[in-house]
Amino acid sequence: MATIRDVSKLAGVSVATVSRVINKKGYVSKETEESIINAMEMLNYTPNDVARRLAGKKSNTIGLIIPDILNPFFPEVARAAEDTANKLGFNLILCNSDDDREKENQYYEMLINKQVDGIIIASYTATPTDLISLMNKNIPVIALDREYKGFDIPFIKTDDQLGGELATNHLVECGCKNIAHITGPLYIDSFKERLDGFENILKKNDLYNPQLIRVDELSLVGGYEATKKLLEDGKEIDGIFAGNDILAIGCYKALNDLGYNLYDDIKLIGYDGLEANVDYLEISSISQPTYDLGKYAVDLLVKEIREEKDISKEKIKLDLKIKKRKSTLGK
Amino acid sequence: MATIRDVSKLAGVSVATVSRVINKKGYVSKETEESIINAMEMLNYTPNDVARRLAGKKSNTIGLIIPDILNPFFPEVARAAEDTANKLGFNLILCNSDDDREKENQYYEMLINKQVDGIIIASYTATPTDLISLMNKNIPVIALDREYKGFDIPFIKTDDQLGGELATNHLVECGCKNIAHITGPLYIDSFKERLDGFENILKKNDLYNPQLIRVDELSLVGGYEATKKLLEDGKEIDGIFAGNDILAIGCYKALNDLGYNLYDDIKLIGYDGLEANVDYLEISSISQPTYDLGKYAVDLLVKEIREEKDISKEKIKLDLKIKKRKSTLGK
DNA sequence: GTGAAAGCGCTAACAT
DNA sequence: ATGTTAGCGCTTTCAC
Repeated sequence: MATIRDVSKLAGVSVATVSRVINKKGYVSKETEESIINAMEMLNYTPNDVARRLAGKKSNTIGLIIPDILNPFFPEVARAAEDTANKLGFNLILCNSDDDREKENQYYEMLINKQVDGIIIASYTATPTDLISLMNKNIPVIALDREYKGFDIPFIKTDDQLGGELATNHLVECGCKNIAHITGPLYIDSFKERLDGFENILKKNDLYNPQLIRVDELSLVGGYEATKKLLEDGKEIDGIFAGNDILAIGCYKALNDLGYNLYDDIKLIGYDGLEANVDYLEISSISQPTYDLGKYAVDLLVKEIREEKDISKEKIKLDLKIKKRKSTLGK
Repeated sequence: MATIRDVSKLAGVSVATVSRVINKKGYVSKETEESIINAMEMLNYTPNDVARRLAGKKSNTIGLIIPDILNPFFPEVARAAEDTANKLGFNLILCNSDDDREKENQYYEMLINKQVDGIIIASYTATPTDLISLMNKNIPVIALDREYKGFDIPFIKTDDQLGGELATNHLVECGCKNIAHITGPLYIDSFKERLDGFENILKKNDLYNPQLIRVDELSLVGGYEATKKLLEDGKEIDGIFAGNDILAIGCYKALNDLGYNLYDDIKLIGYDGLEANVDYLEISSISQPTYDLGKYAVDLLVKEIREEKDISKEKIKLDLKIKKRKSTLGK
């Protein structure tokens, strides 16, 4: 691999001058610039990131921590983040923490050690202090899909409470009277907030019945079991709001197995809007701008890194859309 | 952040000695070692990877290139790879190439530039030469889920032709006489080989009918459309082998929509064994050891990096399992 | 056993 | 406008 020294020799200048053209910084005459660029091309030279970083420059790398790569929501976010990072000349290191705070902390260390310029964190388990101690080390941080209330941690997410309200309201408008909610662990803020929205609307409509709320494991099986239990208890139910699409699909399957007339006997709405997974089953859903979430997170972080903008006070909530399909509208 | 110099001062030794204990290399007395370790702990010292790498050591980082993070097969592989890498003290940089050779080449450059110690490549589009030129740069490479026939490129995959045979054979055994195959782009070797297996078995049983083979886009929609077209053509079909589970699910949906009696009129078997996505629909499938694929790829690569083993001739095919479910066994 | 010092490839004062 | 040089934090010869 060619070094900056090789280039400087070939171009007959000093390394400093070469460095100047690499970084487009400081004065250098048109001619020398050209001959340097020429030399770089001849040698097929690319500056060594490691050396660069050691010499105090940015590494043009950001880290993205996600809690669960098996949840299709996150690959979608990751893909968007990667696309965007690449477009901006950044590399992305993707870390899957398995929703394990220990592992997450290891990742912080390794990312710092790898000298990333900033970190995007989607975590259910991180505490505000975790992030703040990162920020104190002068490494820009942005929280994704989660808000740390009461702390000055920039975040980007959607309005989950509003989403819960939208979903529930739609079921009410479809004429449902006994509406159940199947959701994931409530330590995950998004689920808690969707639940809040659910309760708000039902109370407002005098339809609230806490018996019809079930928390289960965040998986197809969880959704399946929760639905089965609800219905086997003999509860009268004509609508279900599932806290996310994975749960909704489990739910769909349970309804099927129990002999319910899909799309009619019991209306169903999910949450996430992961097209591929829900569209083909025609399950209504609250659709999050998943791609945008990843995209804007990177955009913002890069702005902070490049010091084009102070994002420390940025608190962004993106819009939600409701996708009405057969599972609530009927066949 | 504490540096090696801080540690050496606190311990009252030279940086060289500290370096020796960091790398467990060269002689250093028990006592000084202890006092150094002590100092490191007091200062909460971790060696700086960037500096280390620049000074000529390994970076303890490997790159994983995958073609499509939205295909659930790859997140599963990625997760395994990451787990394993972490256990071995390595970091994983995950790159999603979107099945785009251009992007892939960019990733090679960036990974080299980031000084990764090795690369795992799952690509449909890479040419043997691409990988060989990487290997010539002295960076260990291992191909995942693809074999570069006629080249000495180590790989780890499953036996797709055998898988195709297993699947088809099962349908034959279930009494199917008119068996269709719905598959993805044949430039993807795995699909080509599964098709080969399919044809082998049918020819052997005198059931081969090339009319019943459909290639479509690798997506739910692709599977859906392919199935619809096959059946709307009025073809008599009593069994379908879908080249992967995503196609199988699209297929399932189409059968449903067209009013076929699932699990009975037409038997269906998929491929991949992505539990979550196929299990709940009770679709039979050829199950690949997805996790192991990622795990062993990293294991092997790390062995090569640590020079514990020469893997250049490693060509590994992992075992497949058939999962028989209601979609072929009947209700 | 331990230390001094050169060097990995690059950046950024400071000179010129 | 360009060159000289001192680091960045670490590893590694080569002395002692």
